[in-house]
Amino acid sequence: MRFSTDPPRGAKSDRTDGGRDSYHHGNLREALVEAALVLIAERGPAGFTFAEVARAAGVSAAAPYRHFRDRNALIAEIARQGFERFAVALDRAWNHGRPDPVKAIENCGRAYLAFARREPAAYAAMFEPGFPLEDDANLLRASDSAFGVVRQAAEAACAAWRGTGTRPPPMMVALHIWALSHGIAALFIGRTDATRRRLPMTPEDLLEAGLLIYLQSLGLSAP
Amino acid sequence: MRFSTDPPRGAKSDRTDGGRDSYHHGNLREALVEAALVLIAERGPAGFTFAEVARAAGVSAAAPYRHFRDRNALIAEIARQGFERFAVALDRAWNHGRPDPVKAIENCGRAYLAFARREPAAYAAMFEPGFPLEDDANLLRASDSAFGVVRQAAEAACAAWRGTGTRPPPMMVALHIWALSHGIAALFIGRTDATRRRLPMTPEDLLEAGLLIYLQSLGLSAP
DNA sequence: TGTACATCAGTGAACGCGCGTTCACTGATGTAC
DNA sequence: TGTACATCAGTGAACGCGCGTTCACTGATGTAC
Repeated sequence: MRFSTDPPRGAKSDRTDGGRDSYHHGNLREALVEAALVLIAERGPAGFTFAEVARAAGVSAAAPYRHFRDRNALIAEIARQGFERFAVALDRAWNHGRPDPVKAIENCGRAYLAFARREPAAYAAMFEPGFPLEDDANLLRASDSAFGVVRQAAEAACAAWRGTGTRPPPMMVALHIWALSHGIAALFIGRTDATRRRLPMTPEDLLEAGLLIYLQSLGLSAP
Repeated sequence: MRFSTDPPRGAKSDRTDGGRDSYHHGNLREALVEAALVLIAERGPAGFTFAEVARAAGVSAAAPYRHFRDRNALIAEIARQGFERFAVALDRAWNHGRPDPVKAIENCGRAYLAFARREPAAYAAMFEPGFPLEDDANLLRASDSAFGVVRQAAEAACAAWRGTGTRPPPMMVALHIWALSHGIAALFIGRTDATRRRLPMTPEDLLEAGLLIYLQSLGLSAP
């Protein structure tokens, strides 16, 4: 097992993440990220303290300062990693637009919700961090690459457009897809169930139906 | 001026909210709500303490306990009031479906975003409270009445349906409208600008276009 | 292969601070008579 | 209209607690030679 994913300055000891028996942890940075993910999943992005994460990682309260300036930097890192995995998941679902753009967009939608389900903590850190995430260039890049998949999908779909009238602008289509997906995820999946109501269908089916109806209107899907 | 809006147990002194010069505040409950709204607007629903709200309202740290069990109860009250105003705003925009259902739904969409702009703090408390809001019956009722407007709008639109094939289920249409509106509001309005990107259009125009495209597909809007 | 050394990544003690919460209290208010 | 009184809605002192943050330190690691 290799440690220190970001700049790999060399391998340390060869121990598992848990049961530390050495003075050095070996992989504290990632251990803090994982401990924070657990805490976020339990109580939300605002539901824990920096000291608490250290405790959960089995380390003194001062140790995290070697890796993160403060609690916000930790959350930003969680969001960054989240966006990267998110981009990978979306891209895999997109699968180069196969079998066809509309079907591929549906798959993206499912992958979107699957991610929100599988990683509610990361999703929360990404979209409700509790402070502005803007100023982190790496994070912006990761977030851009996730959105890029959707934009790409919208472009491919618009390129296959066979309707009448004016061609739909791909950027707008991408934003609609993203917003509908996020809306459904935020309202009906995860901890923030402010409006958890009796749904007549699963969020997945709701999203698929919405995307189909929308794309059909653009002349992209069979009516 | 009358105080104590909820159960009006009788008029107290006749003083403005600010500059208190009496032992009793007279309207502390509402003053706490308003102070919290200011703090939420500045730092989000997680960005303040109970003691801080008391200080902002010019009152001792023990005073809020006369009105709210804890910080969460205060936020829940803010969310409740928010949903009530939200419902009123949506209903006004709906305007009994005039001039026609589709136009009225567009107006609802604009009112939705206008609320998120005008009351970002209340909106955040409603949709990102930071803890589960479920167990408050009054809050659920308020939230239901807001969603009820959208459901009503969707029903009216579906009743005016003139398409071919199967009639769209109103509940599903309502959920799509709500989700798209919330998605756009959450992503492109307010503090949580995790993905604030260069938009090619205003959130309002984005939502209107999305609703039109969607409703057109249902045979509800002119193509 | 061995050794000296620089560097790294932890420790744990210490600090001041503000929070949450309680408590007996007290000033103000409204009302019964 | 006055007065006594119950009730209400504040005060402010007190408490223990955990957090954030710093600091000199030290154990472990990797490497130059």
